[in-house]
Amino acid sequence: MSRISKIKGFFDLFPPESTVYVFMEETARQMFARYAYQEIKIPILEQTELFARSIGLETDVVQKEMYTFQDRKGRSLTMRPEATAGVIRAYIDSPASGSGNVSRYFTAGPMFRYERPQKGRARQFHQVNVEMLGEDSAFADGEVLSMLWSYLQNLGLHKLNMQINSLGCAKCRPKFDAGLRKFLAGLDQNSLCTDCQRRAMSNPMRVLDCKSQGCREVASKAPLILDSLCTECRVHFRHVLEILENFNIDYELNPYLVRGLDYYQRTTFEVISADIGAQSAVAGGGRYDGLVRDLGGPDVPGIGFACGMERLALLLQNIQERPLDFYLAVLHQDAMEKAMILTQRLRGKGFHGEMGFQVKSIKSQLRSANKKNVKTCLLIGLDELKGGQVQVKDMSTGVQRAVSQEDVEQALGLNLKSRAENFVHH
RNA sequence: GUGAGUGUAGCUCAGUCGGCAGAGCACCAGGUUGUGGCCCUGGGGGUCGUGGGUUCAAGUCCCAUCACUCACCCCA
Repeated sequence: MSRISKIKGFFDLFPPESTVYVFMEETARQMFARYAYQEIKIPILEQTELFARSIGLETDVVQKEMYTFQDRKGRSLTMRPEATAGVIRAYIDSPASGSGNVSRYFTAGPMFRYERPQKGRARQFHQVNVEMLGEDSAFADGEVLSMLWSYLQNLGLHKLNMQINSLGCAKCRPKFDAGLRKFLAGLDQNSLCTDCQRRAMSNPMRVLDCKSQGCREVASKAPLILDSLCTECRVHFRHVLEILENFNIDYELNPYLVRGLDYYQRTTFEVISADIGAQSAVAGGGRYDGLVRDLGGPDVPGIGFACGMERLALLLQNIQERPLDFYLAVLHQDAMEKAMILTQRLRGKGFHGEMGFQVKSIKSQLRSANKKNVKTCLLIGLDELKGGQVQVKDMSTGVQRAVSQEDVEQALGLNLKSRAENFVHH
């Protein structure tokens, strides 16, 4: 039979890669819980209009990168290209949005964008996403940014660069846009790339972010949004930077940082790695104070970020599962039943391990136990079956001794550190 | 959407002028009775991406096609 291939830009994850993803998610859960963020699960499929209205009709994401299709009743649906819009939609639907309290959420899962795959970019990719709703003070920005930074530090990533900018608000941003349009219109249009000749009218701030040489020179002479902030935005931004300094977060002010989603205003930021190729942003986010209102909810401010798991994974190549506590080698068919009972008992006590289902030579079984990097190998054959014992072999020292079957837990415990519990049960 | 590059064993890759399909790693089995790692010996494994063409002969040359990779763009 012919095989069915996976579709372009979609990937299966097996160990050790999948282990890295579990590590990233578990670290996020532990970290974010300390900041009182609660995990939520939301749909992958939403009405197309949700993304069109929040991300912006003029953005590349909406114009050419969405998986959009009609369902059986002709409604236009879209596989989420990012998480924030869906979280806000869910928040508006929930009682929390009417409470007047601060809400802190995180969510993790797959996103979908129809792009050409390359290093650090896939059509299905995974994000860990954080949103704080209901607070517009700089302390909120400070909390979100320091939590992001702490998370990345906890993953063991210390060579990252945080870039930050302010895009102004509904009050000061339009004035700046108008001024920038004027500046760009006054230029020799040939000094801009063809894309930017168009952007100069449709979305002038994007010109500042363009990577082509000519546009960079233009951008270096263009007016800066940071010089046009209104008093409130200026005070807010200054306060955010102050908090980052107090927390020793080594940020870099980047007045050309413009993000690709229209809902951002005031604080925006990106975390960059120099070690993962052209797609260098491992995390990005910002404040979106008008978004909840624009999606039909109350006028509640918000700020959040997304971490790209595929890109973080490029930096986390040395994460491995904890080795098994034991491997039980069965040396005679008659010992198989006893071995199964023993294995089940050990698992019930919290030990991680497996037994061999085939009776093979000791050499072969020890070889495979060795390859699995287990701490302890248990052996049971005819002699042990008759004597009610099991051989316990420490694989690092090679020391082996016979132990009564009742005492195996204790014998294992001598060689093991206790397993960390992942959850607390009440 | 645009451009460049690469497709040979499970993985990483050699393969000369067109002349028998290869190596390392991995896997499996042995190296004295029931003892792993190091070492030694042996073994299993291939639609040379696919389809055409040129040729006595194609992994190698030509055309097409598919897949993958990187980059542009955009973004996490």
